[in-house]
Amino acid sequence: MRPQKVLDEEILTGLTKVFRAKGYEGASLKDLSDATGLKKASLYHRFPNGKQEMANAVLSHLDYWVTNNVFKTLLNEEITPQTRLKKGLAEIKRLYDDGNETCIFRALSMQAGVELFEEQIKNGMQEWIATFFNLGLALNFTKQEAEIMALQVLIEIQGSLIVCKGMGDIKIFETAVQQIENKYLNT
Amino acid sequence: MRPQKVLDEEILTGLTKVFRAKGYEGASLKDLSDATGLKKASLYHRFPNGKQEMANAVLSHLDYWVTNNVFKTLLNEEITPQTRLKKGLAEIKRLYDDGNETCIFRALSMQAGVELFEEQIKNGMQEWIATFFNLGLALNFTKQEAEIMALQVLIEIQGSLIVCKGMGDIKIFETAVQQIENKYLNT
DNA sequence: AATTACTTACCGAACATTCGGTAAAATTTA
DNA sequence: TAAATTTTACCGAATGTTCGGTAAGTAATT
Repeated sequence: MRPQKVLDEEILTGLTKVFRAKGYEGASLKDLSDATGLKKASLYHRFPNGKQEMANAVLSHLDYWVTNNVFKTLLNEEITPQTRLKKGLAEIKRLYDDGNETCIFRALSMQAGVELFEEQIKNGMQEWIATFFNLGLALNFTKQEAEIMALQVLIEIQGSLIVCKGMGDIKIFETAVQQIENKYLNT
Repeated sequence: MRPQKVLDEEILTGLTKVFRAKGYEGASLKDLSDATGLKKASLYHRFPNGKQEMANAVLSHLDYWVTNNVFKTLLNEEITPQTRLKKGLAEIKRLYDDGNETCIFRALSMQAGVELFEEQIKNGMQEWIATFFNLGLALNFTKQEAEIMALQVLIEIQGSLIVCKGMGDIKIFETAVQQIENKYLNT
């Protein structure tokens, strides 16, 4: 049998899983090869600039996913802000597999990774903040309130994911997401 | 001259700096050697079980520091809970160098590290929660309130440190600590 | 006090393994 | 056949770890 072309989507999925779990330095080409089903040299065919290009592809891939799922939902003006929030938070749960998956920002922001991806991480975080700021306004909070709340959302997601992993209890993430909903809906 | 003994404190300080910044896999023996002033072989003289023993020493060292500074302050019954809180938060700022240093839990809880240090990380986090739970009770919150607040403290510290690093703005950490104080003091 | 034995603290060099990366060949599509 | 894709085989460098050995201190013996 001739080796069939491995689909881009499968490759991205595999790379993403490894980088999220192990970070930049921790992710070896062997890991990436095993996760994608491609040999090292084949990965270099797809990503001539090596590991860094793979990590960049993962960042872009996730940014694309978040933009077209999380943000798109949260900013969809065809439905009420309340519904947007609930559906958007559901997408966030999907993104982090209910607390089982780490955030790529966290994984790639250790020294050795942080210099390489500084800009993407910063931009990515700003997108999160901008989106929730927008939603806050739509829910009739003041600019100042919405600003503080948006930053707080990012902090609580990141924090709960870490505590989640450290304590081995995904309920912590679930609760954090629920509290975000409550805060925005005043319940 | 007989080679002068490098002080344990210096070694721990160096090891801690590297593991906090780079994580377990990211910290190479070269890094650890440079940071401590001991050659690789000498590090193995002090830590016969190698890198893992070094990381464990760092965890113990930080746990000791936190116990004798952060927790001791927060639980010091000779002063009012309000004062305890303020002084304890000041110690926390010291621990994280006002947001410039990462948390060792975060650094060591990537895959490859997480299996090795699972227990210490979990126990460490539980100590944090127990301490702030105690403080919450001392400030007349109900058991349920104090429980939620304690977990929230851990989440906000961890989360703000990550967002801090990602956004390149230590003010985020400072604000988070201030909000913790406000929450406990109802201001 | 002098000799001997042992321990501590460190280091250079080598170990096997794994690292990220490359060239060339094999395989398959078109 | 020409182009694209994957593989085998390989490389130098870096990894964590171990070995052999040195210099200096301590303890025990005489």
